[in-house]
Amino acid sequence: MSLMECLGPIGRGELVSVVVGPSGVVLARVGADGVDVHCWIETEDHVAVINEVEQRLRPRWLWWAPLIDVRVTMCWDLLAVDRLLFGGWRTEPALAWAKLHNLSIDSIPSMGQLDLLSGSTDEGEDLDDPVRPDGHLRPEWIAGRSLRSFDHMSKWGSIALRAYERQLTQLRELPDPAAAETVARSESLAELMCLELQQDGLPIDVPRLEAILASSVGTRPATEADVISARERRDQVVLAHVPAGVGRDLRNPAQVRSMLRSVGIDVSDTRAWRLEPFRGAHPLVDALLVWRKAERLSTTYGFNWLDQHVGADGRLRGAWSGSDGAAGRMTAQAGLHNLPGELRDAVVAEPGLVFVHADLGQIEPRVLAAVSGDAALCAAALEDDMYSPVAARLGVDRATAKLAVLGAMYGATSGVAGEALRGLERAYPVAMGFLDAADKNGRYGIDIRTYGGRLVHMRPQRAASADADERSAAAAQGRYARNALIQGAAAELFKAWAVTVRGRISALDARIVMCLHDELLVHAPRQHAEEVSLIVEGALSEAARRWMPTSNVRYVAVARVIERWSEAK
DNA sequence: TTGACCACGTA
DNA sequence: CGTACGTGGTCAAC
Repeated sequence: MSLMECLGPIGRGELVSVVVGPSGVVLARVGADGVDVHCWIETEDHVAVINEVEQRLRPRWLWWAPLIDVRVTMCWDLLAVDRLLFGGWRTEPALAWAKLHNLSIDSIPSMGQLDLLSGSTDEGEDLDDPVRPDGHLRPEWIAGRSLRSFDHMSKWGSIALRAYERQLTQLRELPDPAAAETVARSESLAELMCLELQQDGLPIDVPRLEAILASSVGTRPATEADVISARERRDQVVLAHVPAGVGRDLRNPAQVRSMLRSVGIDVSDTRAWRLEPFRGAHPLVDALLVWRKAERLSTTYGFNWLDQHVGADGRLRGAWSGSDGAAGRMTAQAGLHNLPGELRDAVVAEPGLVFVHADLGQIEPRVLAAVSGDAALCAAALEDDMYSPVAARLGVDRATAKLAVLGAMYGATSGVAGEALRGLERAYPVAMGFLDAADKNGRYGIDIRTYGGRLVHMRPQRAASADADERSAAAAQGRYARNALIQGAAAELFKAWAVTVRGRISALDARIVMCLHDELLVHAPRQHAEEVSLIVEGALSEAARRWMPTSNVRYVAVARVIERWSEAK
């Protein structure tokens, strides 16, 4: 029987659980009669099998974590959805399964434990069942050691189907089930996109990068001795301004502080923004600040970093995570997300290709309008620049209006915002009430969920206290909660946008090579630049409609065709 | 070796 | 008294 015959008639988007074992692939789905259908394919090239099924049936692929090298348009990532449902970042199949079945986390078995207890447990136990009598998944199944036969692979495929059903049930119990399911799907695809970002890397003009580094930290050192002498030379420029008798270690903040004190500058810490006003006071300050910049470049983004993370093919690669941290933003390692602006000049499209760049304009206030459902703020969000109508409404200038809105979202208590903040309360009571409710939850240590259902854990707080430290800790948790709902919802919308773009540009041989919170960089063949631009802009309203069908908030992204990242903005 | 803190880059 | 993240430095505690 052929694979397609075995799978039978399935609708586009129907769930197909995929298990890859040493001798082939098993695909499993729930049949019309509710009984699982399993298809066994003996192959050494599971990627080819999956791609063929993708071509012909376009299912929603179900897996615990994305498979490498497959190009699919829909998936359900059990671990990504686990992070959505239960919050946090660290997870694994055993944990996800336990949480879905209300099993105690502490009773999760480990491989070691298995050996220890083997004498007493194999009696009456069916090791061919991936689920233990106590309900937990067997560790050796999770590790893949039990996938040697098609029969076992089928059982494992069915386990994923059961986990999916549980997750769906729990998502549908959330306040906004439709939003949660939509977000679960885009978060799943985002995990796959992360794998692709990691594999593809960011195109770098290596000679240009080396030139930028050299202009700041000197030419590439040939030996370890060169490294040391160059370092000492850089240090000496600063130390020339330091009187004898005080500490001379520029990398030790305490000693730097005493150096500054020795020339009559007393500061509580030595951060750049604090030293900035003293630039004119003594030449040491300027020398130190220049040194800091070069030191940062040479330590974090120096030649070592280049050699370690930029491949022979001129691609900068780092690990990506689809929903790290509190609110579910994407993160990336190898400095991809905090590349200094000056180095972005070396991020250059390859010959025959260009970058299509776009970012989400004023995404946070727009998302606030959407998730709070404040009609007046939603109306303001119809404008290209939503701070203008807000300013008019409050009777203040645009800059003040912007500060007030941002201050409300981030929980700022000081600064210009005072009077304007009270204006906001009157003009946009629903949005402000939404933020205030989040703030209260944070203060009391009550866990919250983003619009799309992501659980954000709060640190438990003690009851109202007069202690200054505890009160400020509670206030910090309030700000954290406020921000998490906005940042988290914005991250959901961003990912929905990104994966929509991903799906629609692949036919044009274009790839997303950078995601930066509200910013998208697509590497595209030059002849498709215009079409990709239209897709990038069009995908935003499409994604926003899917994310929140009832909202009339306008989201803004203008795509620009550029050669290097530094041309953005 | 590990974790705290500082410092600083990005959004 | 705005939030988040990753990175690399020093230091103190192990």
